[in-house]
Parts: sequence; C-alpha cells; structure tokens
Amino acid sequence: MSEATSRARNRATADDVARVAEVSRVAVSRAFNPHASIKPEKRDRILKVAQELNYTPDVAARSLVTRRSHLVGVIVPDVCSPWESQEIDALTTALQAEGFATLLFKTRTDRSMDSQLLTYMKGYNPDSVIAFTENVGPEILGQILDRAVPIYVSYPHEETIEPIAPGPRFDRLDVIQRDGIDQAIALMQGFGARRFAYLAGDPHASASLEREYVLRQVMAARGLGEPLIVPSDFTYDTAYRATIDLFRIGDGVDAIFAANDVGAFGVLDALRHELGLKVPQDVKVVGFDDIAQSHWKSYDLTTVRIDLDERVRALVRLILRRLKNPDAPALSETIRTKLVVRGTVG
Amino acid sequence: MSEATSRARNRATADDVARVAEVSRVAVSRAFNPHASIKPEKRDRILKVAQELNYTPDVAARSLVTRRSHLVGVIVPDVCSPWESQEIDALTTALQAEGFATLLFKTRTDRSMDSQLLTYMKGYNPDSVIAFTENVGPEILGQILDRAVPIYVSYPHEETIEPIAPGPRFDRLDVIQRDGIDQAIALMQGFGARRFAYLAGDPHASASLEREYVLRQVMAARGLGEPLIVPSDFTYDTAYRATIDLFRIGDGVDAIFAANDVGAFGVLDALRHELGLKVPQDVKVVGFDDIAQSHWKSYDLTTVRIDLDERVRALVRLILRRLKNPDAPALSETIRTKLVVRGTVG
DNA sequence: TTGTACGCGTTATCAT
DNA sequence: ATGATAACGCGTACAA
Repeated sequence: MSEATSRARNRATADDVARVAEVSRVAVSRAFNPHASIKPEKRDRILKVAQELNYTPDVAARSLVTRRSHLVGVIVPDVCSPWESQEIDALTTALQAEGFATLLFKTRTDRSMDSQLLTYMKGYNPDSVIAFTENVGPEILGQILDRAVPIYVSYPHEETIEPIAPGPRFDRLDVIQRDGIDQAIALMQGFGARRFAYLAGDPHASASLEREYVLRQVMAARGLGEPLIVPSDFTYDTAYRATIDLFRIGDGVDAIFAANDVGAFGVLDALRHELGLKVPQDVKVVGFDDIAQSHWKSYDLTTVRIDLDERVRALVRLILRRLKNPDAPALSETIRTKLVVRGTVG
Repeated sequence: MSEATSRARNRATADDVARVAEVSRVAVSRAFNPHASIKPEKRDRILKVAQELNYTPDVAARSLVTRRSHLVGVIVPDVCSPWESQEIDALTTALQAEGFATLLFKTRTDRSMDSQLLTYMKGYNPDSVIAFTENVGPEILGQILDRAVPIYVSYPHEETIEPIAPGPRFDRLDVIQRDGIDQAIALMQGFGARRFAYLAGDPHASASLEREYVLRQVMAARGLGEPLIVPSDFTYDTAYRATIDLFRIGDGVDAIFAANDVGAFGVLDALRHELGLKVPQDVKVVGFDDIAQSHWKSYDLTTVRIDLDERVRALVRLILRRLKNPDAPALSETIRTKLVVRGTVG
C-alpha cells in the first residue's frame, strides 16, 4: 500500500520480490546468481515472482559490490566510417553474447584524445576499454583508468616477442600487416606495375604509418624502389582531390596502394570520372580493410583483408582472459592479413 | 598506510579526497555538484586534491541515489549500415556534450526484438531509450522499462495532432516524409518519367511502408497511376538482384524510387554494370536518406534528405525535456524531408 | 541451505 | 556554508 505509492515508479526491488515470494531478500539475490547454492524449487518460485513483478537486478547497485560493471568502453574517432562501424557492430554482438554492454565514446574530430573524455569515462568504471584512436598512448589510458586494463590495437613491423615493458600494463592486439601487403605488391608487379604510390591515411595514425613502413620494406625486397607518398587522411574527399593533384603533376604512376578502402574509392572515382583513366588497364588500385562496400560493382576493389570476425574474437578473448585474471602480465593476441583479389588489378 | 594497501587498486574514493583535503566527505560531493552551495576556495582546493589523487565520482554509486544513470540506451538492428552508423555517430556526439553516455545494443539480424535484450538493458537503468528498430511497439518497450520513457521514431502519413492515447507513455519523433517524396516525383515527372517502380525496404519496417504509402498518394495526385512495387530489404545485394530481375521481366520502367540510399546504389550498379542501361538517360533513380556516400562520384545520387543534425537535435531535446519533467504527457518533435538534386535524374 | 549484518561510494535530508 | 546520518539496491562473510 504505502510502499507502493511512495515509490516513484513501479520499479520493483529485491525486497519487493522477497516479500511477495515470502523468502528473505538474500534468497532473491541467490536466485539470480547461478553459482549460489539455493534449492532449485525455491529459485524457480523466486524467478517466477520476479517476472510477474517485472523485476531485474540493478546493475549499478550490483557493480558497486562486485566491482564488475559489465561495461566495455569503446573509444572511436568516428562511428560513421565504414570500417569502424562494422567493427563496432561485430564487437557489440560478441560482447552482448558474453553479458557485456558497449559504452560508446567519441573523440573529437581532430583525433586528439581528450583527457576530459577519459575522466568522464572513468566514472562509469568499465571492465575493459578498447581504444581505436591512434594518438593516445596506453600509458595515459592506463594512468587515468584504474580498474580496467586497456586494450590497444597495434601494428608491429614484425612478429616479435616484445619484452614485457615496465610501466603501466596494457593488453595488445597485434595486427601483422606484411602478408597481405606483400601479396598485393606481388600481384600488381606481376601485372606490370612499376611506379607505385602510397595514398596515406591520417598522418597521426600508426596503422597508416606502419602500412607505409611495411610497404617500403616489401618493395625494396622486390627491387621496386621507393613508393611515392601521397598525403591523405582516410576520407573519400581528400583521397579524391589528392589523386587529381597527383596526376595533374603528371608523375606516370601506374599503381596506387591506399591505406584504407574508403580512400581507394576516392582514388577510383577520381581516376575514372575526373581523369578519364581506366582501372586496371591504366592504373592498378589496391585498398586496405575489405569493408562491405568493397565488393560493390562500382568499385569491385582488390584489397588487403583484416578478418573482422577473427579480430573481434581476439578482442573478446583478451577481455575475458584479463577479467579472469586481473593481475596477469600483459596479454596479447595476433592476427594477420591476406589479399582479396577483385577487379582493380589485372 | 593500511588503508592504501588494503585497497585492490589505486582507486581513490571521496573519503580519500576528504581526508587529504581535510574536509568532510559531503564537501567533496558538493565540490563536484555545480548546484551545491560551497565556498569557492574550498571547492577549488578539493578539486585540486581530487585531481592529484586521480579521483572521479563513481557514476554507479551516484545513480543509485540520484536515480539518474546518465546512460542513454540505443537499440539498432545494424550498427554497420551507413545511415544508422551516421546517426549513432551524431547522436553520441550530442549526448556526450550533454553529459550522457551511449549504451549500445544490437537486436538480432531478423529484427525481432528480443524481450531478453530489453530485460538485459533494463538492468542498466538508462535515463532514456531510443529505439530505431521497427518492429517493437512502444507498448512493449514502456512495459519492460520502468524509469525511462522510450522515444519512438515514427513516420506518420500526415502532420496531425494525435490524440493523447491511453496506455503506456512514450515520446515521438515524427518524420513527415511527404515534401521530399513529392519533390522527387515531380522532378522525375518533369524529366519525362512515366512508369515508376518503388524498391521497398524491409517489409517489416514502417519507414519503408510509410514511404510506399505516401508515394502512392503523391503519384495519384499527379495522375501517375500505381507504382510497381519491388520487394527488397534495404541492402545493396538484394537491391542489385531485384533490379536485375525487374528488367529481365522487361517491364519498361523508366524511374526507380528506392526506400534508402544503399538500395539505390544497388539499383544503379545493376543498371549500369549488369544491364547496360544509362542513368539518368534510360532510367532515373532517386534514393532516400542522403547518407555521406551519396555524393560519391560513382553514384552522385539524387535523394530525399533527412537532415541528420536536425533529427539528432530533436532527439536530444526530447530526452532533456522528458528528464526535466518526468511526468509530462507524451512529447513529440517533428522534422521534414527535402530533395537533394544530384546526377541520377535529368 | 538459510538468514543476519555489513559494506560498496555516493547524494539527500536535516540539523547547526 | 557546513557536517552527521540515513538511505540507494545489491552481494557476501559469517554464523546458524
């Protein structure tokens, strides 16, 4: 009576369930905890009453005592770029299956990680944090967050066993890019390409810088000399204009390796619709990521693939392993790339 | 000493700050609450100590007593489809600016809203819930969530003042689609199109059904007869195949209105790369949404625009108004559409 | 297996 | 303006 009216809304609490089911409040708690010992029939009765009362345990209250928020913070500069949105999609699905919710944070468009944002996020006590942003060191992340061990996606030159560095702890997903890049260059070389350009991504992004580094290594090993570096920023529009500028100067480039697929689309459209060049006859183009749009007929892009499912599975493994053993030394997972051949080389 | 070692990690609490700053714990709380009355110099000292100790108020603990989680649940079937990812991006940015974090949930791919998912989400006590999914009634949403008043995006035929319906409360964002659709048909008609097809979206999506309804109205008003309905599901691949089937049958369609831009891309690619037809000479094409990809040169799509910023601002307004007055009757905001003319009609 | 008592970190209330 | 105390909803050590 009075208890029902005094409550702001019809939110049921564990006490309400206990009262109706005529058990103690602790029993209700145990009914919702699979590991607790409680007589099965008692649990069933409690769960039934809970459903009738539309009761759900309060995650916030629970996390206060269990020190587990079941929240995973995901930090991205742009949710709307295809690669990132596809990764967030897959990640959210996988996390949901494991009982975690995705807490999404956006950095500013200049990709400078705001320490205010981190402070803000810290208040939510995420169990784990995945940083896609390229320009925040794991040191800073680890310093600001306390409970969570951040996961950092890195693109090492070589597959090496890194020494366990002193300082703040963080887990790593290493993406070895060499395989796919080597296959891409080999394919273009095999079809007669000689003068290569690299359409870069954001100059602050380690993904782009490491791609360039590996590209140089691979080309040198194949006796192909230095690639021409074309600055860009992962976006379609910049790639489009950069390509036009490149050919206005008239450099006789016959192969363009783009740091990402969206950039490659800009290259293709500039070549075909602005410069009147044919792909792959006049210029060969390869992208990076293999986003869903890359198989669209207007592009039909040959590209270096990062397997999204594999990548997400590795991230989830890292999260679960870390939560199971919070004090373990730095963890890491490794994935590789491979070339997907379509119509822009040949 | 003992208090420092006993703590699992270096997580500082309000008590720690209070001790170091030599004030009461309540003062620390007030220092972080802008509305609280506290001597400015005292607040400054507390904030300084807090920063030294790397202290941030715990949102979970706070929400327990304030009944505000500062969480907004966003439910989508696919994060990775361009329109939705762009909306989530803008929404997250806007919410972050208002002090809310985005809690992301994915429904299953068959778009059937899982009641288990809702129960799961309820545990987080979101202050508001935005449902993009088309096949969950606000009744169900409102029944399962208790504290939050859900926001439902609807596509009414006409701009009418709906009577305040009895039953569960929910707020609405009404998207009036007529203007843009009428402009699109007028433009195509003006350029000589006579036989129209509607490439539908997901058959369960009210957005698609309402677009079809308005399209029929508009065409009838213009003496254009019935459109040919082509079933699809918002995706590129289905639109591509559906378009090929449509012309294999040989129906002499000279204008296609697609339920969304991605579908229109599939139409364009099928027409040009598979059927050898020219756009806009042989067939005129109009899309819906005006996603970022629509201005890409390969598509250069004429499309009905839903202004994303305007839409997100309306959503945020709804959230803030509802939180300021939890017991207000159903709120609603209205936005309109307009045609963006590019190269696929003319 | 069951229940009592306590603590998680914070804010609201009510004194002063 | 300030501080003591009582919640908020839940999990768990401990005793029974």
